[in-house]
Amino acid sequence: MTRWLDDDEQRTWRDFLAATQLVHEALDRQLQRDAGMPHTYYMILVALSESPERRMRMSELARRAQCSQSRLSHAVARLEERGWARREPCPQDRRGNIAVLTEQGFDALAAAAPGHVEEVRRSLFDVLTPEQLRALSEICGAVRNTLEG
Amino acid sequence: MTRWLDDDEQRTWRDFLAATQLVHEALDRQLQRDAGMPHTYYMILVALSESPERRMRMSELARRAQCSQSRLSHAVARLEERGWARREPCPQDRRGNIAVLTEQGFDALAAAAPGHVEEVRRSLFDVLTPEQLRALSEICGAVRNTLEG
DNA sequence: GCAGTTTAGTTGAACTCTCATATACTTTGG
DNA sequence: CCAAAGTATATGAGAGTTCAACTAAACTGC
Repeated sequence: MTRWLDDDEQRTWRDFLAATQLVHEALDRQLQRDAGMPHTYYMILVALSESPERRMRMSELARRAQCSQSRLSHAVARLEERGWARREPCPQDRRGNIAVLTEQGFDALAAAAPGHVEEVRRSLFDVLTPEQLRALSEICGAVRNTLEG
Repeated sequence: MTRWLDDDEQRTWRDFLAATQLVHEALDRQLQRDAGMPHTYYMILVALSESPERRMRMSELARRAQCSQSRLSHAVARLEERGWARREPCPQDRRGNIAVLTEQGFDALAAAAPGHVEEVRRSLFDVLTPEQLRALSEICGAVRNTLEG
């Protein structure tokens, strides 16, 4: 009954696993080494920094930063300890919390960004041809549309 | 100085992050739910099962299963607790250890495999056209060749 | 209005991962 | 040979992640 993978599919799958893991590891190592933060924190800071007034409801932030609510809740607690974010109650909905990026948090992000972008280029963009990048974009969009619903 | 990402690159990058994370999460959730193991353990069991006599030196196993030696060491310790693997000293090199897949470990892998393959198809192969799969294979191969050296 | 349900968010425990360090064995160079 | 350097692996602490509760507030329908 099981539709096993044939040899080609096996190879594709293992290359996919290896490649994506290598990219994620490269990112994480670079950020941890040069900016002292894991990639999750970086995504959260980016999401906040792009929001008007650099503030966002926790659940919205979880969606934007692509992490579970629990993960976000723990992460923001750590960001608060570092003085990079703070939480305020939401006036409209008293269940809610609003995460706010502090000046220091913004500065930490600004300091981390150039090295991070360099690593993104090194580990992905510089490796691929323009055509491959177009294909990758399309592929990832398709995966995203299917799995995200 | 920093070569920032333009809008297209930004979109590609974010789609890449989202898509790869979605696939990895889907895998991990399925394996954890249906087989009670994280994806790392699955990779280790697979690597062992494909080796002659289902045994392998720790460092070789780390390469095949694409994980750090430390991670492997901890993981195999857990696998031993479950009775899925055991370690034997290496006769040729007394520093070395050989991880051996037990019958129970093989059975656990055999039980987990069908559901896992289904999930792999659902979350990647069924989403893409044959052409996209060829492109993805090429892309991942290129990334792997560049970052793996 | 008020029982029942959904939504927002937090929390603690269990587990995995990483990093730095430690241990034991092997190889190498003089 | 033997000290020095290198290799194979283990280990412990610290940090992040997940899962399953749990609290609290907001809807929903009768």
